[in-house]
Amino acid sequence: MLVRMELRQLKGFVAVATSGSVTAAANDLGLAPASVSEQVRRLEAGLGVALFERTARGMRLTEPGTALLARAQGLLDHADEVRRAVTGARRRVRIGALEMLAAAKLPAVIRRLAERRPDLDVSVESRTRQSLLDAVAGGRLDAALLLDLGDRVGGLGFARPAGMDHVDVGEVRLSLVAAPDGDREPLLVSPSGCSIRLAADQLFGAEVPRRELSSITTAREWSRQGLGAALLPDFALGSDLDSGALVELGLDAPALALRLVWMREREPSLRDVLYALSAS
Amino acid sequence: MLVRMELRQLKGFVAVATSGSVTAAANDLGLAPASVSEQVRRLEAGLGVALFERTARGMRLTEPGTALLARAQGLLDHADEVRRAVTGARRRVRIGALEMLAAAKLPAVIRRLAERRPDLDVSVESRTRQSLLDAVAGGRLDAALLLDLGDRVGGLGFARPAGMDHVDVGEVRLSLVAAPDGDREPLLVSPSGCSIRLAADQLFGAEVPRRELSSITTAREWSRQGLGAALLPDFALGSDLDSGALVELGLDAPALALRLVWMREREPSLRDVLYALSAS
DNA sequence: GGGAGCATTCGGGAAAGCCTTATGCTGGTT
DNA sequence: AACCAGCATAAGGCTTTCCCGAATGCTCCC
Repeated sequence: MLVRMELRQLKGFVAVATSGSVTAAANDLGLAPASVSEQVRRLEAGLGVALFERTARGMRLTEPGTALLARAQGLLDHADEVRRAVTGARRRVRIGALEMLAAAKLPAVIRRLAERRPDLDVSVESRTRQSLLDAVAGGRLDAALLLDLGDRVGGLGFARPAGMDHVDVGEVRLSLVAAPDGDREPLLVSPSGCSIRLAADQLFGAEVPRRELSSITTAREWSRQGLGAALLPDFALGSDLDSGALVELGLDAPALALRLVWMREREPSLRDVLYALSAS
Repeated sequence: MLVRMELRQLKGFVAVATSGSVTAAANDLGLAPASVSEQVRRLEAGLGVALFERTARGMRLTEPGTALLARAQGLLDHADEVRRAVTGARRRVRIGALEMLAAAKLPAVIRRLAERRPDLDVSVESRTRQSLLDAVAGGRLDAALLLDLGDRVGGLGFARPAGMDHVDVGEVRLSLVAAPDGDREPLLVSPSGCSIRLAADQLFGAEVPRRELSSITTAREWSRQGLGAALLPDFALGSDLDSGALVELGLDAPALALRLVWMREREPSLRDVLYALSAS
């Protein structure tokens, strides 16, 4: 066989292709950029095909490169499945979650997964949404838990890589609240980019006067002190409604979806694992 | 990732596991035995598992080794499929056939394959049955064309490796013939091991007096000269019946199946290719 | 025009892959 | 009982691959 294509080289290729840069890929892999560059070069030589166009600003996939990317992760997953079958190693699923959700929502999801698939080791990390999406696209995470809206990933209004599948594993209710005798304006919002802020932007448009605060928690605190209204997720409300510290302003906001997303081309058995989380 | 498992090592492992010996595997791979031995050792170190028990007479698979063998060829096939998709290389299907069939029956089979799957390159070699079965089991051939009987591979009475699938792509009629005015005994048979001989053994048992000749062609020649009866396949009869050189002795022998066999665990797309040959 | 950010080249050291030859094992032969 | 055939593997040596840090060259942007 003239053709040489080794799994190690494919790992390097996938890292470069998904991160778009040799430097970033090298960081992910814990290698020097020169090493990754050479891996890619050897892979291209082995296949007899140019996988990237080199630009001064990074690497752009060629048409054969795109074809390889669509298949390489699946092959690596297959190899890993073989490895696990032979060594008896437990499968490790790496799940990331929005920092906002890690404390309040993630434990229940992980517990359900542990109950249904006790054969898995689950590892968890929390990050920002963009970092999560990048990590999922780059294969550094198997799936990510975030907040979203509608039938497609990104319905809440954020950009996401193509090729993602999702399943909704729960809901997060939103309430527009204010202190009982406090102001109903302005709308106290978290920084742009925050999921709740995206929801507020979709619900109220740009007309409503607003004040941007550093976090959801801060918005809640300000609203308790009567400085305005806040759109808060159920997990951030605590007992403020029961205690009367905050009252609901009667908005029938749509619930946000607690959504697990992953790359469609990953091995089918990953899909099974993740769907195990969906049916309640 | 601590674990190292490279495709090259898997190739070596498969070769050793299927041939049962490092030496034979090295021949197949075109490497020195020491190199293959080292490949296997490194693979075992990488997986952290013993794949073989070393005996003085060869290598015997351990339980994890068996698990790997069942999956490794599928992974290599997957890798090859990815390679083809990326390089645009045409798929090459290696088919072997019994020497007896190569001239008479193989061309029609190959022509049909070329018509139905013009995207394939087909390579052909002819060998003895045992050599064919070994090559198929060892992955050196994708499939083999041979003569058989009944619903299972080996129904004609030969030993075959486990895990083979098959599809019948045609029939070979058998006729018991003799010269019009020649002897009807003894039964002129080809050497043991020949498919026609196996069929004769099944049909007539051990009682019938027989004379063993060096080939089917010789048996036909002897029977034309009146020295006995012969069980001949349609493709070996030529025009002897039409010309009256031989007459049929009125035996309703079952037709042999022209049977394509391959290893079940090979990639599904191979199965599709081969099944393309079955429907007439 | 200078600098930031990028990929690549270069030189060298460590590891892997491969070879041939040598060694040790076991089971069958004479 | 000694020997030999066949096997896997160790030893030694060469070549290639892999990886590193440092240097180089490129382009875009300020």
